[in-house]
Amino acid sequence: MGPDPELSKKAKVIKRAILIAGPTACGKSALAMEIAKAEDAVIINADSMQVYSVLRLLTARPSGDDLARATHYLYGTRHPSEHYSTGAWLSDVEAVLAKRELDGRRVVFVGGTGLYFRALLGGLSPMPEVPDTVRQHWRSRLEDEGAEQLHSVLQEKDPVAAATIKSADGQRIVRALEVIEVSGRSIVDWRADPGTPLVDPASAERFVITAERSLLGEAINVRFDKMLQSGVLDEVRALLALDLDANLPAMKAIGVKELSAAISGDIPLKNAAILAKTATRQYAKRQATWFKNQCGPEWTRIPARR
RNA sequence: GCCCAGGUAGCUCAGUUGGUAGAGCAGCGGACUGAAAAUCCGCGUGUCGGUGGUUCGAUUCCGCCCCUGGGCA
Repeated sequence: MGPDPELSKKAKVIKRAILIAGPTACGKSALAMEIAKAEDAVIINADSMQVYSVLRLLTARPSGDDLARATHYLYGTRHPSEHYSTGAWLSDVEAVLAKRELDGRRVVFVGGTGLYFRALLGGLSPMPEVPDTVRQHWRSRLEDEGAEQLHSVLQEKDPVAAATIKSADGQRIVRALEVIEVSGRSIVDWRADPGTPLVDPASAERFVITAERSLLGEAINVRFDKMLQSGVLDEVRALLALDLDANLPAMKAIGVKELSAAISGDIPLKNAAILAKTATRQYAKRQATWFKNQCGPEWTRIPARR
């Protein structure tokens, strides 16, 4: 689950890391490849969905060619049946950074998950381990009783946290409930402790790729059509064959729901494609909002090429 | 050519017993500490097809015209 707090304290902090963030389909990976070649750097994935195996095409993971041309880490390394998380990713990063083969080489982090970059730079406070049983308990209660009801439960157990979370935000309510149950301490208090950065903020070079929305939308459409031509449907069939819980993160990858509906014949493929493209555009908007407002002036904005 | 049903937001539609209109979706903006491709919040002026008439007042009633479906010829 979460990273071992003891381990984190001993972790080495990487100097002169290069961070590349940006919305989906903006050309991040290509830029990372260029830099990796020029600097003989290694690339580490900072995208929450590209970590999963099976979904290579759907998550636009680097191709086999790209993987061969530069050293990549944390792409496709987790099975979709796993309940991955930001904390787990941070532990994985820590393990990668400890590898001897990285000595003396610069590290490039690329991805679209803003929270992962925040965590890298020390924005993820240490938190208690939450056993699966506890997690499942609250999640199923969320499904059965709804967010409003659980919010009033949280109101009783942890009024401070309840005040900071909207009563409809089931996911955050459940998280706060887990933490207070397991530790007897409010998640708000846990957050008061700063996290440990894995990347030295002072020497890190940070880049955000920006792109006009209309152009990004066009790139998204084109890319999705290419995915279809390359056989994403088979990929989604393979995922469905695993018969996983629909609540697993990998099952929430954009396109899984839409293409599944097409595969089962509920909607025409044409419509599924439109829905998936729309969902991707909405996702790109959320990413853009994060990068625009959560990334301060330490981040250099670079307009997308093409 | 005749008959019927429609023409209202980008789309699908609701509605106004006459006082110039509102939902869903899309779109736009925002939040974000172990599910983050997640989760959540906020934002609705549009010649109510056109034109004449009735009326203090028409998107609403009436006439004519245009357009789209369907039916009959």
